[in-house]
Amino acid sequence: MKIDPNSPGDLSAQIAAAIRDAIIGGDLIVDERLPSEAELADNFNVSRPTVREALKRLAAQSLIRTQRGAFGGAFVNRLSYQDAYNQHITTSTLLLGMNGVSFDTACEARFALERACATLSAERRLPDHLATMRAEIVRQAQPGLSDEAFCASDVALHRALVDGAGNPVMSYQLAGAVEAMQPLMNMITFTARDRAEIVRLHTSIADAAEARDGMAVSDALVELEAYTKALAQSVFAARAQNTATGSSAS
Amino acid sequence: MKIDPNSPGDLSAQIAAAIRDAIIGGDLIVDERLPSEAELADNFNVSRPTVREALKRLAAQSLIRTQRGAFGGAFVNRLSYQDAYNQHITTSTLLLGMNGVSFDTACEARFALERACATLSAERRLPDHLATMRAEIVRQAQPGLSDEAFCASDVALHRALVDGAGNPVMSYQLAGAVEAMQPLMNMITFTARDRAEIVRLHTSIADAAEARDGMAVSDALVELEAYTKALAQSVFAARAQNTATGSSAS
DNA sequence: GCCATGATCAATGTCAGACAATTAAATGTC
DNA sequence: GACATTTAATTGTCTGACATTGATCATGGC
Repeated sequence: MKIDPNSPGDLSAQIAAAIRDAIIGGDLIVDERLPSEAELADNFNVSRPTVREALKRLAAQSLIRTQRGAFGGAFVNRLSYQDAYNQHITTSTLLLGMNGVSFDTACEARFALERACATLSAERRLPDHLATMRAEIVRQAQPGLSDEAFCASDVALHRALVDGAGNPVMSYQLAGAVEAMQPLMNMITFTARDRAEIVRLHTSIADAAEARDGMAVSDALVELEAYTKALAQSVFAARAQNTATGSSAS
Repeated sequence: MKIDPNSPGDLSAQIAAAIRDAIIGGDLIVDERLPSEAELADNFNVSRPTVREALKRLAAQSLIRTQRGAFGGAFVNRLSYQDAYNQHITTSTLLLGMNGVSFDTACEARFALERACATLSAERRLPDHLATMRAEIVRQAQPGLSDEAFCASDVALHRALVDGAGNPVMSYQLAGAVEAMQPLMNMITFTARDRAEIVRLHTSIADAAEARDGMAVSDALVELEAYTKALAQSVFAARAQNTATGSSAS
């Protein structure tokens, strides 16, 4: 792990890769302390700032944490679910936002994956999950709610559904699909009629979850997917119309 | 975006967060050039090494790329699917490897999500995807194959199935579930009999995909999930037995 | 004897200035 | 006009220093 030739990329990138491989490969175990920056600099034959840049790269991926003071240093980090969530959501949001992914593609993936949780969630959901869904539905029915708040509540409801499956790995994976949709959903302005329909479908989902009827949850999700896609299409069509009109007028 | 109080964490972390928010919030668009390190240092009233640490954090998340030379600098990166894949896989692998996630939990999540692709993949898979599956099945039937190679081939087959859905967002999301299982699968030593059974189930999947029968793909995945879980359980039980015997003998 | 207080020290966090390496553009030359 | 050279801007790296933090340990008072 101490090797470090001078051929390809930046030194700090090479060092970061070497340490990352050691962590992933199990050579460095959780909570183990890395050598001090000075020692690493010596081992790799580079300066301390270079080592520091490498460590910051790893810290950015939550692979290590650093602690100041005597007997401080860099420690291999136990990746918490929360850290993993956040990274996954950040990456997914960027991927959807910057790569010209069509709304339909993202939507299809999101609902397909969410339906994968439907059966399990209907089976295992706790009273808490159901209560959260009901509460969010009530919130969504409030008249004065902003579009952003409506979308945030939408995400919270679906998260409760996913968490209901009682499988944290699945919750983690779904976070990227469900939460990363929020910016795309925010682009849609919801009329009162749209909201009523969405609330109706959400209620179907909650009812089905309460009845522990996985198929009904799945069916409601299919309906919601279709409605969401149709809604987005009409909004985008209207927007394109406006843009065209605006440009022709100028 | 230029604000930077001295209250909470490290300066480099704050600066990285500020720039990251600017990117995610759309204030910095793809391929836009950030100010030079010297300018950033000046704007944030910090030294250049501190700015560099912040930039390296962002580079580690593929949010920016840097280019040397005149008119080089840091540019907002368009997150490629490949970069997103890799990050997702790294994070997922660590999450599964370091958090005491039970094999059953990971397995359940993985197959539940994969079944979400089954219908779409059966519908849309191209000849290429089918050919890849068939080729991997042939490889898996070779007698001399190492366990690692067998698992890698297993992953390749499932990736082909997932990619067959023709939805890159879904492929990205599934990458974390499917590929991150590989280290866990590697912990299982496959007997010749196990391999034959797995190959049989893989063949069922490929046959169903060829017939464009989504339900059959899904059913085969259910069977494969059950078999994988049983296999893991027996392997872990045998290992526990050995450990107990070994410790009592010492 | 025990606890509180301060000293110590090792480590990270930050700074300043310098030089090397690289690369695109501007300039010069044929 | 095409090609070689210079130039300037920028990142990559190094050196050395100081500030800050926080656990440990010695000191002193009770």
